[in-house]
Amino acid sequence: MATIKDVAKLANVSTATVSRVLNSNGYVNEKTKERVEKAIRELDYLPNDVARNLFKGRSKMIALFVPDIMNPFFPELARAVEDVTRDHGYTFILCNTDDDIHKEIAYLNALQQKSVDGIIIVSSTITTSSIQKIKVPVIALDRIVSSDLPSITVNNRDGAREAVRYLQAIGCKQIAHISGPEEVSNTALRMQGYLDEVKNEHWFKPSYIQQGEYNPDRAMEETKKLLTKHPEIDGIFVANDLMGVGVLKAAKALHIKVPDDLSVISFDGIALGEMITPSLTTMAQPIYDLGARAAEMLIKRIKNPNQKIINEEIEVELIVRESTRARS
Amino acid sequence: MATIKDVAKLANVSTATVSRVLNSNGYVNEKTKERVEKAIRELDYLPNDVARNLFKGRSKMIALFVPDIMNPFFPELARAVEDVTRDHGYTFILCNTDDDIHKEIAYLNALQQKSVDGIIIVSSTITTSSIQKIKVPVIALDRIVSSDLPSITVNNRDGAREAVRYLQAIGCKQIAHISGPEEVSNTALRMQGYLDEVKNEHWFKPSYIQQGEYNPDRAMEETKKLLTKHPEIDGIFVANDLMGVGVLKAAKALHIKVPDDLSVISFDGIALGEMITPSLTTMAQPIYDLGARAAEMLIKRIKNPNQKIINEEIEVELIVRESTRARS
DNA sequence: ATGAAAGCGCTAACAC
DNA sequence: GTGTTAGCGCTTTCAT
Repeated sequence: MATIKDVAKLANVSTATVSRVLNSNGYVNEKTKERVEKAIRELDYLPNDVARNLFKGRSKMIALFVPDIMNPFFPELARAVEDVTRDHGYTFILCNTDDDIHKEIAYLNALQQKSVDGIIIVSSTITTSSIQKIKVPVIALDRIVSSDLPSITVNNRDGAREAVRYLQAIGCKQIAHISGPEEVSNTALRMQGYLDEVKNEHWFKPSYIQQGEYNPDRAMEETKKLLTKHPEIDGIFVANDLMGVGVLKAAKALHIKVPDDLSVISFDGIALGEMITPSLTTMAQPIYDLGARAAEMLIKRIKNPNQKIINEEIEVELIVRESTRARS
Repeated sequence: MATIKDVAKLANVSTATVSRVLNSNGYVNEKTKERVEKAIRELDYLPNDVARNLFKGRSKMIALFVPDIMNPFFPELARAVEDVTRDHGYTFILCNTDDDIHKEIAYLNALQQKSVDGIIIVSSTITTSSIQKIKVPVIALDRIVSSDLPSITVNNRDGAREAVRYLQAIGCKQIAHISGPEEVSNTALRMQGYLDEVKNEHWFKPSYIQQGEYNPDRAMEETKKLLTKHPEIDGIFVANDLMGVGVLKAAKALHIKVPDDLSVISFDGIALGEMITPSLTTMAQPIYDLGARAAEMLIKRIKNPNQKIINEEIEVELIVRESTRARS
């Protein structure tokens, strides 16, 4: 690996001059500039970023924390963040946290030691104090960590209300909810939205809510329990698409026809939802946009850390597919 | 951020001594060691990795190139690589290349400038020469780039043969193939395996092979063409699961019942395959293991670059699900 | 057992 | 316009 010294020697200039043409700042004669560029080409010289970063105290790297990249919601988010940050010259570090606070803290330390310039976090477990210890900009994505952390989310509660109203509009009379883990802010909000719409209905019973986890299997189990106990249910609002897959499976196992006997709507809008049969009606988040916005916001904060904290909410959109149908 | 100097001052020793206790090498008195450790704790000191790396010429970072993390095959691979490398103290960089040689080269340069310690590559476009320019260890994963690059793959050809033989065993008489892009080595091998089994059958016609791309939509189109032209087809071997989704959709659109009228088997074993209806019979790759093995191999090469080049092949496994059934 | 000092490769004052 | 030099934070000879 050639160094700046080699280039300087070959071009018969000082390293300062080479540095000047490298960063195109300061005056440098056109002739000598050409000599330096020639030397750079001949030596296949690339500046050593580690040395640069040591001097500058930054690294041109950003990191994304997700619970688990294998959850199909996250790859699109990750892709968006990578695209945007790469376009701005950043290198993209991916961290799977499993929503484990110890892993998160370990990552935070490791990244700080590497002078990472900023972090985007999808987390339900991390605490504000551990974030404040490191002094790089952090953005919360998809889930709210604390109101004094800038964030990008969707209007989960309103979206949930809209989903439930949609089921009502197509004629569902008894609407249940398969909820997500309660410690996750966004699914908690989705349950709130569900309750907003149904808690005063004469038919509503607390047992119309079954709590699941972010996987189809658990959702299937809970749905089986629900539908066995409450065969009158004709509509289900599910906390997310992945769980929606389990709800569909449960209905199939119980020989309940979707959408004929039961309408199912979920939340997220992941690609999986249109691949399965029946395809899932859903309140779709603009997933890529969420990631892209978070990345843009982060980069802005890296350039100017004294921006005011904003909690940006993006709209969800109803996508009607095969799992819902108007009842007669 | 406290530096090693601050620690040294507080502990009344030189920076050399602090460094010694940090790296636990060289002699250092038990008493002074305790003083230093106390100072470290009091200052919340964490060594600056950038400075360390500048000195050592390495970075404790590894990178993974994938075409697109949104393709559901890759998140599991990425997860495995991240898990294994993190356990060894490495930071994980993810690069989406879109199988674009220019992006790949840009990444290669950027990573080299950051002194990345090693790279795992899933690529159909990259050339050996561009890899050899950078002198860090590189492992090819999932697809063979060149025989002088260490690699981890599955036995695609044998797996494909086994898939076709399985269709024959359950009584399929005319078996077609929806193939992947021809420039991708592994799907080319799968087509070879298909041909190995059927090219001498009296019923075989070259038009039983339709070439698709790595997405359900294109596979659906191709399958519609195929089944319209050749209604006698009663078995299809599909190059991968994602395309298998499209094949199932095509069959549904044409009112062809799977598995009653048509058996479908694909390749990969991604989670999606068991979520859809009918669930996909497939030749499953041990995806996580592939990634983990590649990561282990890479780390070994980082520690000792003079290992002999091996091309490791891992076995695939038939998983029978709902999309295939014995014909009567 | 510990310290002084050089140097990893680069950038930015500061001179001239 | 260009060169000299200090220094980013760390590790490692080389002395003592």
